[in-house]
Amino acid sequence: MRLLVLDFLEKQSKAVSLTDMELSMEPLDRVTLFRTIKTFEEHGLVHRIEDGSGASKFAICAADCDSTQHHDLHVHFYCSHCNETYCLPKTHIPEVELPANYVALERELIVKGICAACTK
Amino acid sequence: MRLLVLDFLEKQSKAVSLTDMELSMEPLDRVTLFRTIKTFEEHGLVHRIEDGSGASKFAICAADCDSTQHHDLHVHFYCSHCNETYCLPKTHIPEVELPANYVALERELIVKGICAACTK
DNA sequence: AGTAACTTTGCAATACAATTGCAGGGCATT
DNA sequence: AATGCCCTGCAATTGTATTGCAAAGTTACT
Repeated sequence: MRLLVLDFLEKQSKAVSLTDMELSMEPLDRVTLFRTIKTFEEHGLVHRIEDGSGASKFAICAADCDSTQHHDLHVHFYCSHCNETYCLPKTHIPEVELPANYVALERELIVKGICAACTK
Repeated sequence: MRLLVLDFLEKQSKAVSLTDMELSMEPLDRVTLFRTIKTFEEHGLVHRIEDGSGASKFAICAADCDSTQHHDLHVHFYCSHCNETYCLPKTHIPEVELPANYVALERELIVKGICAACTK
């Protein structure tokens, strides 16, 4: 079952929500899906994206992520026209300088706008 | 009532969730709060921050935001130790280069780690 | 002051995502 | 066969976000 989920995720060009997966992969219980994703996330296989649409979305981790840390610091793009979220693996998140005594562990950059498909 | 909310927000050093406000400002109905914040947001007085904690948080807009666009592109810092979210108004979000035909309207950068208070 | 029009507020109820508890099924090891 | 472990699915709960509606307040006009 997990293989099916992984398979499905690999086919996606964009990040998908739990509900997306639930609808596309019937029959599959939402809770199982939830736990599957959670397991994947804990083991560094997928990353979670909060795009402001209300629901978390998920996508396969490209790089050398592990259970302790996510390393693929790419930008996510949320299209406010089609409501889809894309991973932009080639666009890296720049370092940021923080005030004294702040320790950065992760960073997430979400760009919102209109995606290539919707600008046509 | 809105003045009270605005007042409260101005006093905050960190971003607050609806629940935070509800608890701090009794008696005040959650729905009224929700709509108040929504109005503020639409008029560019506050900005919404999704820090991955599950609930949206809000903070006063520092700069020249208006109903059409938010202009204060500062970084937000989420401390995974104390679960608080801080605005870092001095840390600007750098421009990012997008693939062809992507149009950027907004960008949000969340850094996660340990805040100054928690590193002590 | 009186009233009509509009706005703001609060209660109730709903929608939806996230999460937990529990029991059954599969599979491996002994 | 019995034990133990993990995966799955159903039911139920929590929590946030949101809407509908009616009452209370506000404003503008007379």
